[in-house]
Amino acid sequence: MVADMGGGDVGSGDRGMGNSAGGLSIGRVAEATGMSVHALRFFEREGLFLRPIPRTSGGQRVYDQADVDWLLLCNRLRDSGMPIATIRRFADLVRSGPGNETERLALLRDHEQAVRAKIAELTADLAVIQDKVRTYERHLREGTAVGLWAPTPPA
Amino acid sequence: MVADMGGGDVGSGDRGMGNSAGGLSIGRVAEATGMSVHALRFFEREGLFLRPIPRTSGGQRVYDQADVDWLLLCNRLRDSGMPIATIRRFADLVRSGPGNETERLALLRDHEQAVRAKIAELTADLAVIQDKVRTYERHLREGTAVGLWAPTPPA
DNA sequence: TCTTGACCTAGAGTCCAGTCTAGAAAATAG
DNA sequence: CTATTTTCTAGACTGGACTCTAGGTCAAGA
Repeated sequence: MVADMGGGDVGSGDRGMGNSAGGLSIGRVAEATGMSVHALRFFEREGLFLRPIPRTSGGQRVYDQADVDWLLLCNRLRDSGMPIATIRRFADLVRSGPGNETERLALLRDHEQAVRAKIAELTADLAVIQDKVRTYERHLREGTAVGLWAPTPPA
Repeated sequence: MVADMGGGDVGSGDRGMGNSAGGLSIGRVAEATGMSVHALRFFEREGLFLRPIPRTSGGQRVYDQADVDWLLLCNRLRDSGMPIATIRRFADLVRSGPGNETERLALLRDHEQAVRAKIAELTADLAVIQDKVRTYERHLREGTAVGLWAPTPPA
């Protein structure tokens, strides 16, 4: 967990990024989110951030904690099967400010249903797999071959 | 555009596939499994069947119910996240006959654990998403903006 | 200062799991 | 028999989500 940013011993101006104002380099954000720096730049190209990520005078990206929080939410959405295109639509809605909360809610509710459905499907798949596992266990215990796939299964 | 077919019409035994011996055309198997005929040919190229699929004298594939059953299991494995390469390893084990049941069991157990882990992850993701949904619902009910992503989130 | 190591861009490449195409032959319905 | 539908092959193509490359620039420690 690399997330503390508490008592700030401020240097001076904002040169560099190991500072107190919440400025995080791309590498630190990668660590904090588990994403690769490549993936972070890809995310930006795809318009998935809620704001244009600011740069240092030298052109390097400076993130803050809100960016990290957003990325952590994005990871939840992505890991649970939301396509990048949909995350982008959500980001677009958030970016365009208040007034479209109903749309954002609808999008999230749709995804919630999709996740519930996926869990249900996996649970059904799991039952089938467990059944196979139990069949093999019984076979190995008892030396029978009933219910196993044979090279040339009995008609 | 029917070209003449010369004299190559050698008499052969099994015409057609709507017969009694359980012979199924690729189209019927596609229907029965929910896969496309393209996917079925792809599956075969990838060596995922338990046997070489036999052909009619005219070169068309003839499946049987055991093939369909195997495909239905494959679909469970695939849908639950098993990569094609792993399904192929499993098929290879089954094809090479008795004696490797321990390996097959290990493969299935590993996948069982993977599916359990995925369900756990999705359940955690779902909690986060539900939380967001509830936040938006409250916002829309009460007209507050607490906890919502703003275009420029408060530092 | 010098030297690493982190970072920059644009764009090409990778992997997975199919999907689609073209042109031809086979099966089936009328 | 004819027309329509299905199937055949090899191989090119797709889409999603990154990942990596090349050729630099920037930042920080000894």
